[in-house]
Amino acid sequence: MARARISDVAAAAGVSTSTVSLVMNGRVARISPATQDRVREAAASVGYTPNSVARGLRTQRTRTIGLISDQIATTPFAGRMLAGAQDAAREHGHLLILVDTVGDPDVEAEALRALAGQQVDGMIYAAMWHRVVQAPAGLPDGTVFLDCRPAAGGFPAVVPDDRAGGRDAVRLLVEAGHRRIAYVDLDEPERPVASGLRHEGYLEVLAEAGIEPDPALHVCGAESSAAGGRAAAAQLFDMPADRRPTAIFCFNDRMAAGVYVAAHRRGLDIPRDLSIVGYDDQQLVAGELDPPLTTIALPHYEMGRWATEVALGVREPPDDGQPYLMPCPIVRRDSVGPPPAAAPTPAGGEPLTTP
Amino acid sequence: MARARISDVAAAAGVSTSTVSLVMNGRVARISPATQDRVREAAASVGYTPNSVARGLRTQRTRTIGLISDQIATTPFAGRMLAGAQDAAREHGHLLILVDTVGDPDVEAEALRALAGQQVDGMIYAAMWHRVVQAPAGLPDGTVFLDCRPAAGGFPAVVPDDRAGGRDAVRLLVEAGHRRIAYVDLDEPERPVASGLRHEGYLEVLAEAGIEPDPALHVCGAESSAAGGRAAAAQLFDMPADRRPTAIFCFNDRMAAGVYVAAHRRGLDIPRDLSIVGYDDQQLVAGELDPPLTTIALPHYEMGRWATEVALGVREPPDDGQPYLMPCPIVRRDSVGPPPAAAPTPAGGEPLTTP
DNA sequence: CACGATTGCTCAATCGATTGAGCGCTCAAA
DNA sequence: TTTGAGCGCTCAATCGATTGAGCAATCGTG
Repeated sequence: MARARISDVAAAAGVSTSTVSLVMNGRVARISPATQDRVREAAASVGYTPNSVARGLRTQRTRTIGLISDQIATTPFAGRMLAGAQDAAREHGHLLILVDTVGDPDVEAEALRALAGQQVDGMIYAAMWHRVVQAPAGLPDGTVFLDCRPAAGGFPAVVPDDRAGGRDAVRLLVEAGHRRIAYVDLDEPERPVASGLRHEGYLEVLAEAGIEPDPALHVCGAESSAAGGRAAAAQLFDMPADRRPTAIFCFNDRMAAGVYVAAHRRGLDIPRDLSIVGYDDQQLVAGELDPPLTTIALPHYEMGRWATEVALGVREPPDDGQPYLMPCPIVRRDSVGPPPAAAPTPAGGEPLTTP
Repeated sequence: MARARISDVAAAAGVSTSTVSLVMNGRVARISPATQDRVREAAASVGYTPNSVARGLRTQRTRTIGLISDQIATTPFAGRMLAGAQDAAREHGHLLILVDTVGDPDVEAEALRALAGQQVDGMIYAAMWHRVVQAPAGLPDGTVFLDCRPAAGGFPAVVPDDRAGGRDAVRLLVEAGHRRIAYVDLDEPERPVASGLRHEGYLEVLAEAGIEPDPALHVCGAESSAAGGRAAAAQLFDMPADRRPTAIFCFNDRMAAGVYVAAHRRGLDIPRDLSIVGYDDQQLVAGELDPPLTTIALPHYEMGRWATEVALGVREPPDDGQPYLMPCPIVRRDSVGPPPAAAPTPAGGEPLTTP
């Protein structure tokens, strides 16, 4: 049984296709109520669904938006981003067309042409982690950059507010009373923009609190993994007791997991002896640690929504041309406490406890 | 600058649009080489990309396939599944339209109509974990079920071969010399089909090896998490030494992570004192454990490809109407070793070591 | 009652491609 | 020279909807 066309509905209702079209699209100002009812009944009885392809050809609007990204599969955050984009698209009656370029520029160019050929109403160019990208040639005007910013500007973009997130993370620790706060980072060549921004936030809060930043407390792991975090933490724990941090802010949850391991090996209890804050709120890591990790969440779902809404024109991007900075929520769990009551000052150091 | 149409190319090449169409589609049997060249040059010079919407209307084939699923975001496997589907679609010149129904039947019905309206060439109905689903009304014939099977049959489907995976996992342990092998499962009400199948595989291999299954070695955690696994493992470790397992097969990697924790708390070394095999190959869990977990991988990428290829008609589903069982690869890491040399037989038990 | 305005609906062009039928030409065979 | 076949290309219909223009009937007004 072939799908019903508008002409089938028209025949069933005894009117022209024009009338059916007008009724189906709610342009009923000049259609009598009786006719409207007949059309609607006819449509229902033949099971009519408008053919979007034909409509798209005529109206030049397809109610689809294209999302092109380099790696859909790699990160657990990708799904949340897609979910946000998809939800927003659906709420506005649009469909999401997804293309993964596997990071290959040829595939990317091909995808761009395919999406243009599909007459998508909007385009989103997504990365799966916050970075600066070179906008490919042929990107339509108004393409929204998601979790990345175009090197040359000129496009709306949304990225996590990593700097504010870094501030929040460190503020959590300062407010708990910590003064010696380390930052566990990634080694230079690998270091992503997110890390630089989080580190800036870290420095800002230290400055606010009147704490002199100690370069020795900025340590790096070779890779973004538990192993990387463990190695970096080991450096910290090897420091003389009076210089050792009482709290550690980690670039991400995976590295924080490594810090946990290192701490346990030294017999340090979290949060009694050491407070830790992570970043990303990576469920399988942060939630499964013991004690559960306090962290800063990456707002992927919200960013996905934002990008779609801007692509559809139902939301305005910042008018200064800068990327929109999506706030990163604080996720309080159990890895932050006050610093150890007796500060570790074994060899003639001045006690850190305030009067 | 508006997009070039076929008529622009025709004008530039001095031919009719028919000729351009024939050349662009490679139906050049009756077109002179000289004309072909002129057309191709003209197309390149005006930057012509065929309008898929118009073509779709005419040919009734849109080169898109719809993927409708209940939860895109929830599992880390979803991305791999989408990646597989998307890669296969791209290789065959198709685009993937993605819809997440959020598990809502109304949204699902609406999505089905929207995709039908888009004239998708194929449809995939995906779940994010292996289960039996009720096929919604209005699903087009030939819809492929991905990671789920329709309760009533009648559609091609692909699911992981959990039974074979269970066999492989347990065989790994039997071949290492273990005879007392536990299965850490989920509690009844939560237990998914995957677990039942993996347990069947477990029993089959025990039978093959002539090992009498001990019901006491089939223990359950309340939830699919490290906490659930830890609780279940604790039961096992509380058993008298001569009945205690020397190896544990876990329903999934997360529960295996809990078994690790329980083992460490009892001072058991993995794999010296206890061998463990997981399931899922969940990178963030299996790869980060110490030692890295030997496990059975879920073939989500491959299943995504399979579903797309069947939906596009480039691959045939099994002709017996049963779901295709996708093999689950064995991922050997470091959590399996021989059983402890001196079997734990403290109180008059018979030594298990063979002559 | 005549005339214009309003109401309720239809006509036909249009979006941009594809494709079966067909046209005019050349060439070979009869 | 006529006929037929083959070649190279074009004509025009078509896919299924939307939409500006327009037509016939009715209504209100002077």
